[in-house]
Amino acid sequence: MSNKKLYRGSLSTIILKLLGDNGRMYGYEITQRVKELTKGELKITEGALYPSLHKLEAEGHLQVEFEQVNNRMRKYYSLTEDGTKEVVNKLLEMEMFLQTMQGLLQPPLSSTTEFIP
Amino acid sequence: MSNKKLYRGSLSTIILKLLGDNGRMYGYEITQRVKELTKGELKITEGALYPSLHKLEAEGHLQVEFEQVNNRMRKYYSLTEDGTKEVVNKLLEMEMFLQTMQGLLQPPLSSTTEFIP
DNA sequence: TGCAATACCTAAAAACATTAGGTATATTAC
DNA sequence: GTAATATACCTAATGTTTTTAGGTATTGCA
Repeated sequence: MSNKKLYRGSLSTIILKLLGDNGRMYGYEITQRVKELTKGELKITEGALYPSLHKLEAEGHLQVEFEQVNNRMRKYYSLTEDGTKEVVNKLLEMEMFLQTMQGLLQPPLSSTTEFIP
Repeated sequence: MSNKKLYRGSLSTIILKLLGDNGRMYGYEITQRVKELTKGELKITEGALYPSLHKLEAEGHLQVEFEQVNNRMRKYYSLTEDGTKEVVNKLLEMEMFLQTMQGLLQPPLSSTTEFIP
C-alpha cells in the first residue's frame, strides 16, 4: 500500500472481501479496483499484494486458475470454501476494530457536551 | 496490543490523542486507560508502548517529567507544541482511513439494492 | 522507438508489534 | 509472613507485514 501506514494488517481482509464480492479476480485487477473504489486514497503496491495472495493461497483460503488473455498470462484467484468462512471472520474482526477505533478517537466528552446558545 | 494485528500503525495516534485529551499521562496509565475505554477490546502491550513513547519523544512530539509517587517513579508524558499539531494530523489521517475502510468493506451494491417484497 | 500500461514476480530493508524476559516497590490474599 | 497480584519502568529477539527497488515480458499509444 502506498498511502500511509495505517492500512497495515488490513490487506488480506481487503483481498478476501473483493474476491467475495466479485467471484474471481487477478492480482493486477485488484490493485486497480482498490484504487477506483477508494478514489486513489489507497494504492496497493505489488510488493505487498503478491506475497499476500501467495500466503492466502498457501493457507487454503484462495484457489488459482490460469488464463491466457491477449498473449498475457492472468492468474485468477477465487475463494475456497474455507476462504468463504474466512471472509466473514475477517470482516467481523475489521468492523470490531473500526468501532473500537472510532470509540477511542472520537472527541472527548468535555468538548461534545459544550452548550453553544 | 494484544488483540489482533489490525491495530498496527495506530498506536502512536492513540497515544497522542489520549495525551491531547488528558494533558499528561504516564505509560502504565495509558495501558490501563485504553483497556477501560475499549472495554478490554484493546490491550496495549508494554513492549509496544514504551518504544513508541520513546520514539514520539525523540521526534519532538512529547516531553517528559519525572515524578516520585509512593516511592515509585512515574514518567509523565505530555504533548509539545509540535505534538499538538501532530495530533490533529494523525486524527485526520485516521478519520480518512476509517472512512476509506468503511467504504471498501461495506456490503456491495448487489446485496444492498435487493428488493424483498 | 520509446514510454505507459498491463501482468506477473522477488529480495533486501524498514517498521511495528509480540513474546518473553528483567528490575523493583506496594498491596492484597491466604 | 509470604506469595501472588498490581504498579511502574525497561529491553532484546523474533515475527509479520509493508516499502522500496528492482526484474521479466507483452501490448498499445504518441
